[in-house]
Amino acid sequence: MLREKRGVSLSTLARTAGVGKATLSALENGLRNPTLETLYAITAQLGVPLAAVLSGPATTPTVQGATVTATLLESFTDTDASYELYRLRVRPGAEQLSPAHQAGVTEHVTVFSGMLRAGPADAPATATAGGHLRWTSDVPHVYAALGDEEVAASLLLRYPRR
Amino acid sequence: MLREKRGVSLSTLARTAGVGKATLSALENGLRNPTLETLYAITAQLGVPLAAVLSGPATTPTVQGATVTATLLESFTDTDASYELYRLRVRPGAEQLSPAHQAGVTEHVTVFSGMLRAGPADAPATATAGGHLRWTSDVPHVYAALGDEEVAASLLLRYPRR
DNA sequence: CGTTCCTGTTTCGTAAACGGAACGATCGGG
DNA sequence: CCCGATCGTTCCGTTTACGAAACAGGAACG
Repeated sequence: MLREKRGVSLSTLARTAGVGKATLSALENGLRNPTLETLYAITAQLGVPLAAVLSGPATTPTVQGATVTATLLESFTDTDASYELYRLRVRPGAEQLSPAHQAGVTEHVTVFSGMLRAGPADAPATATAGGHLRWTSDVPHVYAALGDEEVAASLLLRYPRR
Repeated sequence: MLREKRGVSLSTLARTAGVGKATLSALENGLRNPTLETLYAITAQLGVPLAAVLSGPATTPTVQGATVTATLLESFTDTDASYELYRLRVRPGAEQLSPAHQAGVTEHVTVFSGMLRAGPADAPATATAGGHLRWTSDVPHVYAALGDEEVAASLLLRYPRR
């Protein structure tokens, strides 16, 4: 974790960033849905751009303790599109349904471990380690972990220039 | 505004993004401090990267109705640093004190209109239209609008590679 | 062993972000 | 003209993110 790599304690960061220790603790364990204000207070104190710590598709509890989380690793822009690269983590048994997004956005998923079923809600596909899935996100789509192993994957979102 | 340029109504966007109209209305008028979850729901529906709509240093009411707001225009990375460019708006009489950030972060402010007093809390400098201010943000620093005119400025944050 | 200081988690009351519904304003069509 | 549809804002009860403080677990020291 970023804070630990900096060698700063939770208590210290909470104090210098001006947020409660309860807040910081809860955020690090993914059991809260932070406000932009607290997020900025923390990133500013760490000397890191806001985008560096954004968790993407909000952690959505579906079944008891079964969640899907996405963490933004990097975002960049080239001449005709911008991209966001997430690390995806799907707990065993977890299943998440995302509503349709604006047309033109493409999702690319590469599975590192576990078995992932994902894609358009009416025609999801399955991939295991090394596999790749791609779809356009203008229809509702799902993510689900098959089997009892946690799924690790990368998720690349491509937003065309407009 | 982005939503209007798309020609989509508040009511429609609220429905398709799955958030309340009250929420969307309040956000557009800057009177709420959104949750990451709602922010993602909206940007995803608009087909836009999260970073594209981030408001930066949270709108901080100091005196009655006197606020400082910053809106992220663009963020990018080169070989040895990443940058975030904000549009800064300081209402007449507003004054904001920001705590010290991590060492290495530099703030550049260019004033377009009005008179801005900003910089390290113990030695702020003053700039009018066309003026430029620069300081390192590892000490507490202030922003204040002098005179009775609203200050418009750009704020460039430079985060060195680590 | 106690004592002290630190870690990170948990409890709890308060403040505020949330969605649903009610509202007045504006626009077209018959 | 009035009526229906849709716009964005406001009101309100519920949910939840927030900070202060209490808490349990380790490590260092006497």
